[in-house]
Amino acid sequence: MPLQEKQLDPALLDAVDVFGGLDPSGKDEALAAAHWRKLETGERAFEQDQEADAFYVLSAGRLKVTQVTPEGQEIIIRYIGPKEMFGCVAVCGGLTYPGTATAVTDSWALGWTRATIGALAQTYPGIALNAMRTMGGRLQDTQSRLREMQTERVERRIAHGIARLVAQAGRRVEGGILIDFPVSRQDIAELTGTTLHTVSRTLSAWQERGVVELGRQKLTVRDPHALVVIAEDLPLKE
Amino acid sequence: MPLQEKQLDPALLDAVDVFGGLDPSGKDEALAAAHWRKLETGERAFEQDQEADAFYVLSAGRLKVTQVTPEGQEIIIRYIGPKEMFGCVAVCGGLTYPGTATAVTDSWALGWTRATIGALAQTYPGIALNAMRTMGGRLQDTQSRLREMQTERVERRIAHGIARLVAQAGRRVEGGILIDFPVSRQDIAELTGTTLHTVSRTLSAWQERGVVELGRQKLTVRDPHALVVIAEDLPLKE
DNA sequence: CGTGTTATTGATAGATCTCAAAGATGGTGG
DNA sequence: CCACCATCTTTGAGATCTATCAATAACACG
Repeated sequence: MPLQEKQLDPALLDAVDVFGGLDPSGKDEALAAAHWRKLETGERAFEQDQEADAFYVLSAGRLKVTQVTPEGQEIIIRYIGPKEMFGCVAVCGGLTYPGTATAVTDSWALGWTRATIGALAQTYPGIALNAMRTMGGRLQDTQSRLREMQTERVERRIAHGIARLVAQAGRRVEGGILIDFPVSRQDIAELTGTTLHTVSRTLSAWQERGVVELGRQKLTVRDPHALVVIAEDLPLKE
Repeated sequence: MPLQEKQLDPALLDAVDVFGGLDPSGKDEALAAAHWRKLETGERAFEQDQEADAFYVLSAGRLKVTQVTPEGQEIIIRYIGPKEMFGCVAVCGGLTYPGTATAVTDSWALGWTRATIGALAQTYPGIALNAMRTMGGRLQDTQSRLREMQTERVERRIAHGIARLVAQAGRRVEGGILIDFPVSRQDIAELTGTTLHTVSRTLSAWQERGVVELGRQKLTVRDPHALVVIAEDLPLKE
């Protein structure tokens, strides 16, 4: 059972931002206080409006954090990759989760109850500072997306969205960069504020031009430079 | 000179979230380390991409935090009111300010250099926790706006934007609630992701229906309930 | 009273959504 | 191994919202 092995691995928290700068004994203490959660593809770590009782760090796999509107429309707030924290609300005063976290591939996460992580943060103030740093980064990221939504046309937004996916989860393959988890056209639409129809049309046009290669829930960027040109709306060279 | 009087006021930081839970001596220490800045209407506390060297709490007045795109379009990230912190980047690892803070009415702010506030946060860990709480709230707020931008039509977004202004800076006046600082149609457009033309048309239609009363850089909500109905897209009663 | 800013309003064009239908794709069970 | 089914994707046509272009009007300030 991989659970046992993982629990014994002392280096598990090493590259995790939230625990950065923590001395080894602190890391051991944190690990000892954590519990493991396995999340099968499609399974949810927590749901929107549910009581925020735990804070997590993803160990392996990938999740998406989504919000649904009262009308039932869904949007993707962000994707979470290995070593990233999620469910931060449990740490910073919120009572309920503002979104739903769903595994998009089989995943493993380390979890701490609200009380546990609170106590840890009390003992090791660095944790709070690190968490704040991460939240600052996310706030800026969200503000950038807001700015894009307000000022850019759909095609540019899609380009920006995919560029972000590439940066976060791109894997070099022969002849391009593959997004390393299943993404549907619908997902991209929910990420960029459009419809799957428009995404499909746009991507097809790009494929025509050799910018990307498409598959079912699969996307390979063949020409990253062209993507940047679209995202930044640079003039084609005359 | 009001500066002197203000500096002596021991209750200045009392209702300020960032310093919540701090013992009186800590507050004195914080106050002693702060410097005052007066900001005339239109003056900027800091500018986008400038080195993030200070952290502020607004004492009186109101600011707007904006971002400009490479193309020169401006959007309003948020308005800051009394007792709110701004320039938080200086505290959480960022090197440059992601936006510009401009006074929309004559304002007074308390400032701390990056080093000073860092030292304070070291001594009083509660400060970091409070700052994190506030940032969590702002992150959620920004995510809500992102969701609105992605899922709602212009009229609803304007309604939501104005509802937010009312909540943040509404002042009861006879026959309605007045936004307590000058807002132009352009401002509302930059806040809701549309053009001043569309804002003007929409507000004029609302005025026709008695929902709002308009003036030059002035807006009074006559019928807050109707505004909610528009914002939530509730059906009109049949 | 001029002047610059802010706001209103009309006409038009274009991007994008909506509606609709058919075409792939991959997994599952017989 | 093949047929079937659910899901995902593509593509077309039309409707609609909203930006854009353009001009005028109202207002505040010196």
